[in-house]
Amino acid sequence: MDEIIHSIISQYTPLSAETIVDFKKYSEIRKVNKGDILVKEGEYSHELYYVAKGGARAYYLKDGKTITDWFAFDNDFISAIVSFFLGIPSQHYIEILEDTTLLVLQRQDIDTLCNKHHDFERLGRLSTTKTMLQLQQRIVSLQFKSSRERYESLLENYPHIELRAPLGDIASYLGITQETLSRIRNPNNGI
Amino acid sequence: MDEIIHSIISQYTPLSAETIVDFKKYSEIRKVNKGDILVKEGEYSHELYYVAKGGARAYYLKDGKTITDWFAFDNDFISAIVSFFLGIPSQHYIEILEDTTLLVLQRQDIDTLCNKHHDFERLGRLSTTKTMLQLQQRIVSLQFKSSRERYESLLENYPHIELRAPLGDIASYLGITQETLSRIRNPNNGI
DNA sequence: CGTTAGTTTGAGAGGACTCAAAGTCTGTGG
DNA sequence: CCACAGACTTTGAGTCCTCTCAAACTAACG
Repeated sequence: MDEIIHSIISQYTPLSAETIVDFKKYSEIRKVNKGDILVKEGEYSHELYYVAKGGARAYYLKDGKTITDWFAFDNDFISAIVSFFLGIPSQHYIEILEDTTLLVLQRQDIDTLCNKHHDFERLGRLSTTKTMLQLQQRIVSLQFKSSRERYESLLENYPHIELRAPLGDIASYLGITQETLSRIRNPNNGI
Repeated sequence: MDEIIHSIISQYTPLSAETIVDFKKYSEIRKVNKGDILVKEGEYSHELYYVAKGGARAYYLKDGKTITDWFAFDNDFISAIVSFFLGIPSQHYIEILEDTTLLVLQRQDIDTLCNKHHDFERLGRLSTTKTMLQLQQRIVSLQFKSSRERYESLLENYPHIELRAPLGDIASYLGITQETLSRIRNPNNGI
């Protein structure tokens, strides 16, 4: 657990020894397996997950198809974002893509930690800011880049994602069908 | 200024009297006019704008075309987000859409306020969270909704935006050309 | 009122979609 | 260690939405 918490701190902001003690107190380490579903549509999800090692995705259903909304691999956060922050039932599922070690925090414990420790509140602000900037980049990508450009910038952000997530999941993340992604990937169609 | 600051507080979280005094000290009220450009591509922008009354947009250039990335009307924040948070030159322009009253904060003053006042840091966390959720919704919109659906959900989020921003700006925000938006808007094509 | 910015309309091209089917990989049980 | 079932990926053909390029129309502003 120490190692995981330090990997979080080192990405964002230092925490006092006292805050770290409290942080640990409210943290749970959870090992999960490929294929596990952590959150289902319609559930209330009050948990925030930090993927220490492994991978996960958030997706939702639209017209019977699954649309991937977020990938988290080693050292990324993931949650059913809307349910978590607004306290409403989740539209998202969260699925584990490979055997994974998570650090799990409950929403109300995060609130407690934020109230109690100014430096933890800062950690919250900075991690939220980082996510906000990532989303911003995705919007730029979806707004006016071609499918091929989107796939290429995805590969820059998530090297070797093609080995860690199924093609269909990646395609829906990019806002295209899996057939189109397959054709993009296949160099013969590049001519 | 009091009124504006209270409109911010009431959206997010209460602040102590002491924090409010400090908040005011670092805040600037700025009146700007339709057509003004606050930030240009290539500049470093350390300013965060709160549109108290009026409207603004952020856009960038791609292949010689302007692509709108963000609208802010009454009681919204706007900034050259990447430059502001990462301290790098801006890809964005910020343009004023109608005569507008802004509250302006400098990045380093925000840092000072966040360091000094735990409750201000919370305000930062919560406002960032709100923006993050808005971006999330836009991604869902861009990912797999048709142009018409996207336009309809834009109208829900920004009622009467068609009266406050030019069609071309709205079209690029939606990730479509202005011709396409014009056709969507025109009921004759709905048949 | 003329000039310019903004919007609409038209025609044709192209990228991505849908539906369908074949091919490939992977993991489990015999 | 092989065979088979189910999951995943590729390929094909036809369609449709949105794009591009072009031009006409309308509104706003000095």
